[in-house]
Amino acid sequence: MALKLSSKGENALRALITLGQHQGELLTVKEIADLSLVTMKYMEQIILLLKINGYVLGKRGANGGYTLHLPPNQINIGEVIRKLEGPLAPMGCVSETAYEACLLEPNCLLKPLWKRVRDQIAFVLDQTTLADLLEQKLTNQLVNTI
Amino acid sequence: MALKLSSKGENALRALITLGQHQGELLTVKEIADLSLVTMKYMEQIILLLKINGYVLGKRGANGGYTLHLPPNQINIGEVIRKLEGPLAPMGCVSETAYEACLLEPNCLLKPLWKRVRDQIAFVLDQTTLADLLEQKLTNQLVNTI
DNA sequence: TAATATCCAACTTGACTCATAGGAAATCTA
DNA sequence: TAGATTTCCTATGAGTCAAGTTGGATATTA
Repeated sequence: MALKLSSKGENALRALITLGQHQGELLTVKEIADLSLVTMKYMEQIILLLKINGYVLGKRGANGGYTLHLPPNQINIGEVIRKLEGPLAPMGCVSETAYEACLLEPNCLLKPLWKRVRDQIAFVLDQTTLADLLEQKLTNQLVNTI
Repeated sequence: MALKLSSKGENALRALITLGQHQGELLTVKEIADLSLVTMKYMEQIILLLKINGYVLGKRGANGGYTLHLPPNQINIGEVIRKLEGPLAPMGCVSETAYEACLLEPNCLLKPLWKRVRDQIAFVLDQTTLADLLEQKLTNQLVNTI
């Protein structure tokens, strides 16, 4: 896949969705992992990243678990992916959050293309919150085509 | 980078651009490689892929080289990337050209999001031809935001 | 026939994803 | 207080893949 998203980002979003579907409850890593069909230990690592980045709260000990640290409408999907996987841009030269210079940039005929791709990806992901996913707001929404 | 494009795809497009800027001429791999700042041998592999996929023609021997096999307005960027790097979708479950089933698909709240991302990427790339890049049609075009 | 350049295949290297593993620290219940 | 539970933290390994290297065969030209 040319522009594949890794399983880390995908499973992080799955974990957030699961927690969002059980607000007010504490869910164990095992429960979250089972719903995403990944091992507990792997999901644990991912959830720890979510914790470090302020998206979830952990409670230790028996009857412990995880819960969302923010309301779903304040969890931005683009931001989550950037925090876990880095910039959304397909190339460093068009990244807004992690620009990288390129020797070919001055006369580059590709840059405008990558810029458009970046803008479209960022638009979709930055516009979406966890609440939108939980409410299935996107399902029947028309995709725009200029 | 979460959705990075590989250097293979990028350099393939650079090669096509260079050939498009010198239509009617035969350019050697060395000439093309130098303009993209990659080694000749690496660019050679990439150009061979372009040849296998019908985008360029090679002429062997002294004074040989490569030339475009199609007019630039018939070279679709989305198709080039798919041929060299695979489907444009960020996940197999939303690929139009290489769908992959997923056990979580039935109730998946992420799929509509990936679908939108795929559609936006595909729209930009499938709409663009090599001629558009050469004519710099994208440079000042407004990016749409629903 | 010598030089040039494509054509083709095999291999190496390094980075990164996807885990696996082990154990420390905190918390709850009996 | 003991034991079970669960988060927390770090290290390590396997596998994959992009990126680049290398060597040489084949065709063409002068």
